[in-house]
Amino acid sequence: MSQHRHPGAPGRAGAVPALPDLPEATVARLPEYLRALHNLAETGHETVSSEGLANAAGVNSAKLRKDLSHLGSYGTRGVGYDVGLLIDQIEFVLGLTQRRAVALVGVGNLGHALAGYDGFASRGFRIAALFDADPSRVGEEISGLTVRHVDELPRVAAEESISIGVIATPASAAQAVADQLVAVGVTSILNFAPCVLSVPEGVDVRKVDLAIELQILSFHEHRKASLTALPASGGSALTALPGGLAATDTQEAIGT
Amino acid sequence: MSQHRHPGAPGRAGAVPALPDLPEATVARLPEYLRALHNLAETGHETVSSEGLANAAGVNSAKLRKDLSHLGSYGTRGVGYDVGLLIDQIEFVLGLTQRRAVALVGVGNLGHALAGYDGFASRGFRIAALFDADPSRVGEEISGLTVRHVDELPRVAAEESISIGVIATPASAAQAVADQLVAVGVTSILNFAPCVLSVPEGVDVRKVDLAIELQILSFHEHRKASLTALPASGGSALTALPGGLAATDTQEAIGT
DNA sequence: AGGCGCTTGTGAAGGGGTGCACAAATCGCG
DNA sequence: CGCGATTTGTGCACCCCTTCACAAGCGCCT
Ligand SMILES: NC(=O)c1ccc[n+]([C@@H]2O[C@H](COP(=O)([O-])OP(=O)(O)OC[C@H]3O[C@@H](n4cnc5c(N)ncnc54)[C@H](O)[C@@H]3O)[C@@H](O)[C@H]2O)c1
Ligand SMILES: NC(=O)c1ccc[n+]([C@@H]2O[C@H](COP(=O)([O-])OP(=O)(O)OC[C@H]3O[C@@H](n4cnc5c(N)ncnc54)[C@H](O)[C@@H]3O)[C@@H](O)[C@H]2O)c1
Repeated sequence: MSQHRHPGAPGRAGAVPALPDLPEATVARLPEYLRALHNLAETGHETVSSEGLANAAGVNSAKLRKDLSHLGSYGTRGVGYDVGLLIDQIEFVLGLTQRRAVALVGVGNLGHALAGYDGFASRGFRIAALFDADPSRVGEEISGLTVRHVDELPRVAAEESISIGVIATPASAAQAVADQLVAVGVTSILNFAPCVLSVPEGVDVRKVDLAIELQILSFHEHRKASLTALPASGGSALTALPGGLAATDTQEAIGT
Repeated sequence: MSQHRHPGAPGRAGAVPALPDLPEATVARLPEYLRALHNLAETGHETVSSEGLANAAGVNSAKLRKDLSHLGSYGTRGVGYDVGLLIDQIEFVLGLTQRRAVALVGVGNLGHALAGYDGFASRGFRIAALFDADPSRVGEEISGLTVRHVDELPRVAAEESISIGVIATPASAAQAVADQLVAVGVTSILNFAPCVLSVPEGVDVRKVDLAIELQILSFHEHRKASLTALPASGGSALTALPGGLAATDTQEAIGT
């Protein structure tokens, strides 16, 4: 309302950046808002209503307002949110005002795709180094970066200030790689290997497991199929689908 | 939870599967349990306690027991769970007793990695077809599959019974591809493009956005840094770091 | 056979997230 | 200058999920 705290001057003057530890669910949605906001900015929008932004981000508008209110947001009643200001706010809260350096370990099948992904740079990150353990891969150049041996990680980590480590090695090597990353001071890890990593407290790990996503979809697919197959027996609580309108879509019958 | 269904193996004809609609959080963890169980089975374990399995899956043991109880699980008090039986149960609930056919649309940078990923096959899926819109890509052979033009989707979908569609195209094309998938009867979509998809009710969409994961990590990184920077005592619990390199993060001071 | 230790399954309490509904605030306009 | 239209920010009720704690059940050992 009255006190405008600009992201450009987070540091000084007694006033703490006031990082209120946001609800985790909110944090997970902020990047989505940010992406939608960038789209809006590119298409010339100066302000946006919570309804409009919520729509663009695929969420409920009340949820969006509550999320933004958590970070002491600055909307104008009767008008909406200033797109540019909101972008700055969210980028500041997410710690994106500095371009974070990412180290990618494991330049195989998936690692190659990641290394060449331009979505990194455009969303606030910079791939600072590529590592692999396979000597035949060391020295290869990908998107202007040279693959180094993983043993060089300590030295490189000292040069570049690695903020986040990405693991794209086989699961059998993931824990060892995570240990190495932690050893050089990395406190945030994104893990693509399908395994559980054990890390000391203070280190954040997020996991991306493609097969898990597919299996979750498989469950719903299975459930949908069994619903259409059921002749409305017992009538327990399974008919709890929204609206009661029973899926006007085409359903593939799964052979049984 | 008085209705004890028979451990009736998935294959059993007759008994109606009567899928209990599990809590969504439980569904999301079942694949993790399944992976851990497969690991245990491979290492010769016949039974496992909730504590052991929870440990292997990286969750709380009470949570795991409640999850398993939801699917009318069959453990033996004083002993634990039969690994093989539990695998069958979970695979059945997840709808993995049939190998689901996956269609991958967009065989670019990321699509190539996905097409060559053997984690699909080993976790219950089969890539049935690859599609792209780029004529120069059509015809290319990847891992034994030939890339077809996306216009052939209807025909191929009729032949193979596509269960899940994976979108790995640029964001600008994702909505159109989703529409095409829905049009041919696909009701489950995994989307790698950074955008919100709009689909009719009854269609499930899951999204994997790498940048979002990194930005969430960035937030926590930012928060950790601001905590260590604060003179307010409190004694941070971050001292678990080995290298003593206590996140000497440069405080950003970038003006817009 | 009986007791004992171990493990499951679950009731209950507590916390967090979601969405509704509305008061407060702001702008444009007559 | 005030009024109505519009939109934000939030109190509140509800629901889901997590976690603790413990009784019930099971096998083994004596
Ligand atoms: N390819 C995909 O589409 C995909 C999708 C989801 C998950 N994954 C997972 O991502 C990981 C990588 O998959 P991939 O297909 O790229 O496998 P890959 O075998 O092609 O690549 C793995 C790379 O890691 C390197 N490596 C092995 N041990 C290492 C170590 N100790 N230190 C550094 N590098 C090491 C190997 O030399 C290799 O280059 C796997 O865990 C896989 O399950 C892959
Ligand atoms: N490369 C990565 O590591 C990575 C990581 C995360 C997310 N993503 C996202 O995944 C998507 C693909 O990334 P990429 O790096 O593979 O891009 P890419 O440009 O290399 O590949 C995109 C492919 O999609 C094809 N395509 C375009 N329009 C199509 C249409 N209408 N129908 C069918 N095919 C079409 C193109 O011909 C191309 O082959 C992008 O949305 C990207 O943001 C990529």
